[in-house]
Amino acid sequence: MTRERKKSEKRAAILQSAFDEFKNRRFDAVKLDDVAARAGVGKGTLYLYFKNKEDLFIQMALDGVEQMAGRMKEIARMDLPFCERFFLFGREIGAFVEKRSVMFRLMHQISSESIQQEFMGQHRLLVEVARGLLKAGVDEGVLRSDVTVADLHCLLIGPLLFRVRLNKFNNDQIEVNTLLNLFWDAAVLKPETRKLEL
Amino acid sequence: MTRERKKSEKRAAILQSAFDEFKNRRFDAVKLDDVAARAGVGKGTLYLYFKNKEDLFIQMALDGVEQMAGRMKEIARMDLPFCERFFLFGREIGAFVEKRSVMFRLMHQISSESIQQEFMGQHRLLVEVARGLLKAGVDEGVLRSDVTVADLHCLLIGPLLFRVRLNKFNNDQIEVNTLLNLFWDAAVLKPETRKLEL
Amino acid sequence: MTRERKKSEKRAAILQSAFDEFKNRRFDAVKLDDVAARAGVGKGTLYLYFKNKEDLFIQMALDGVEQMAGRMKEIARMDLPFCERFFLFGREIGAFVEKRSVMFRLMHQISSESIQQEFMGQHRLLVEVARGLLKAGVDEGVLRSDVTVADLHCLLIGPLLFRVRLNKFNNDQIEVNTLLNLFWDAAVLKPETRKLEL
Amino acid sequence: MTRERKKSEKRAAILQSAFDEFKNRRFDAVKLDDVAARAGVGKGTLYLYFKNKEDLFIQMALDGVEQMAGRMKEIARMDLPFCERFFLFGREIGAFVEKRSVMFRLMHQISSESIQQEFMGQHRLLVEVARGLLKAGVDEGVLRSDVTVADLHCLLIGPLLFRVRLNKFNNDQIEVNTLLNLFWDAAVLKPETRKLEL
DNA sequence: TATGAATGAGGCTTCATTCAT
DNA sequence: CATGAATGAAGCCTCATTCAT
Repeated sequence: MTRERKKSEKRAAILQSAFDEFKNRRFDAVKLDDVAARAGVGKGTLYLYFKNKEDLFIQMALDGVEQMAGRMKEIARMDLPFCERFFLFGREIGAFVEKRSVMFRLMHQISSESIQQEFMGQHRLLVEVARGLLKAGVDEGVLRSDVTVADLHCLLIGPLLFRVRLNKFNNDQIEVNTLLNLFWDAAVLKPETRKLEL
Repeated sequence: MTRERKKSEKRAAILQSAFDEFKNRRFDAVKLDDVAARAGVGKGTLYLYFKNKEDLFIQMALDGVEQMAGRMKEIARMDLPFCERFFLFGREIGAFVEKRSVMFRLMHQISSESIQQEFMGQHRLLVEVARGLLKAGVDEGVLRSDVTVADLHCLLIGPLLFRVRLNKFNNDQIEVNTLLNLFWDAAVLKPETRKLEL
Repeated sequence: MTRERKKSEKRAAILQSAFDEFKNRRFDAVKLDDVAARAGVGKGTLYLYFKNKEDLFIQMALDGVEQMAGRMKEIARMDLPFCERFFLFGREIGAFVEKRSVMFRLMHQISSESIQQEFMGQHRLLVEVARGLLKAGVDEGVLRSDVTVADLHCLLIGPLLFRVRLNKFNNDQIEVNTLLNLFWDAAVLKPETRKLEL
Repeated sequence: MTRERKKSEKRAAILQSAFDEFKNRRFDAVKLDDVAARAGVGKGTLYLYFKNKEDLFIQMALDGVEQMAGRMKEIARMDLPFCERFFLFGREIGAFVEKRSVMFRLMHQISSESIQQEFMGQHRLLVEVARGLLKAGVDEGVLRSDVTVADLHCLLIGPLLFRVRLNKFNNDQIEVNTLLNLFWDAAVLKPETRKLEL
């Protein structure tokens, strides 16, 4: 137990430190020496948990995606009016994207073909879940159906992603809720449904 | 003149080949050997036109941004109803973003602080121009004013950027025009103004 | 006693597995991980029996040399006509060399000076014994004395060693007995003494 | 010309320095840093001429083998009595083996399967040439035919190889000529043919 | 101006060795 | 005694950069 526990904790520590190092740096600007030092382990230890630098990078980038997808699925299945499910969902994903925007940047930066595939699989998972919710909105007659679900999805997630960048680099202070409301205005059939001041 | 001309052409060739190499690769995965070979010049020649790898990278990423900004400013200044200026503008920027999405990814990948600044300057330029147009829309009473211009901007550009990724990695076929229309629905005060079937 | 026994067996198991690993590999291509795994012990256990990798290597290479030397001395001392002693001896050494050709290859691959010495000591032991026999042959007037014992020794052992390589890499099928007979023809004074069909 | 010349010379310099480094050391005990330093070139330069450490090692080990084989073939074809061709040949090969005994040790130390093959090809070349000469001796009725050519070959080369080791590690002073004469006594049909005091 | 052979700093990775359990 | 997780020294190799031609 202690054994398993420690092992799992060490892995998490490495992932965290990798996250901190990769967050604002290029892949090649991150030194595994630093990752190890920050995690408080020896350099060689990294290789007990990860095949190599790229593997560590990927594991880090995908860390938490599945839990996230799970939580999002739960929300989508909740017994609530669509409007509420949507805003719950939106805030959840907005927060996730803020914390793990790395993942979205990194899709473009993978060399190995096979890993590329794994990566895209995870990404598609998230896309699927989000589109599932939107599809429900359409089916329930809340969201418009003159555009595709893909269009709506793009309109929803795009701003949430871009927001992170603007807030970071442009010192803007764009709120998730504002974006969700704007999306709602564009996507919903009967505007009066809208509400949700926060 | 021929001298100037040749020089300029060679620079352009290098930038193009750099673009092709960087497009789908990590910074460190691109070898200057390959860039030079693809451009049909010797490796040393790169250093006659660019200070170093990062410089080449930046020049490439920013290549065309100023022209783009210029063109966009012109559109914004045109003597046309806001609606038309908007859609012209939107399609222009949609195309630009499609071709040069690199630039947007790369903001995060610069080591040198000073270059970071230069980069952000250019980015801000584009942001400014776009927000200028949107501000005009608000001032002219076409766009809603209950959210900030920054919010509207994020809602406009975010999907255009995300679209590129989805079309590429998810094999979606999201249209710029659809996104513009959706934006319009969310942002405009009197929906009946909207039109533009294309 | 059981204690002693077990210990000795484990040591033997390690030596055997080391032998199998080193047999066809470079020193640096052998991983102690593999040696331990093959021997069915933990990696740390190796260090209970051997000082370090090089020590294990040496012990393995020299393993059995002394017994061999002993057996050879016995043969040399037997109360038999020289001819018979020689062929017994030759076949014995031919078999030994076939099994432990490693040892002979390895002389060249030792870093530590002190270990080098130990190694050479063992080698010299074998040389001595062989030359002892040949000296007896000369003294008894069976072998020629117009060349040195060292020359004869070289003529005897060289082919036995080279044979192993040819059989292995060249797929030859050279017999120890043939080589012994050839040596005999070259080395003996009165050819009619020679016989030994097998 | 100067270009080609320089390149070829540099390669030779590297091979020589590699030879000196590998001569008395284990593969893993040789540092490419040292090879480069000894050759008076930069570390990276090694990689302009050789794929990697093992490649350098092989090229070095095989360096000169083909010339040697060529020279030996010439001797074998000379218009001389077999006896003279034999001793010429023997002395040539004795000297070669003395200088390049590395090659023979190294057969056992190659990891890559493909390189192993190349290596064995070269070795077989030498074996072939030597056996060609011995075959001629048999055909001309000078050498005995009651043993195979492979046996004779093993009897000839084995001692020449072993001699190098004994002289080096045992401080013996075994002469090539003595060994050749001994071989001759064993292999020739009419002993009176033998002569060659030197 | 253009080249590409040469360089060497620097980082990933391996694996012998240690030591807490 | 036995283990194997952890370590970090050490070296191969890459590739941006330089510079003689």
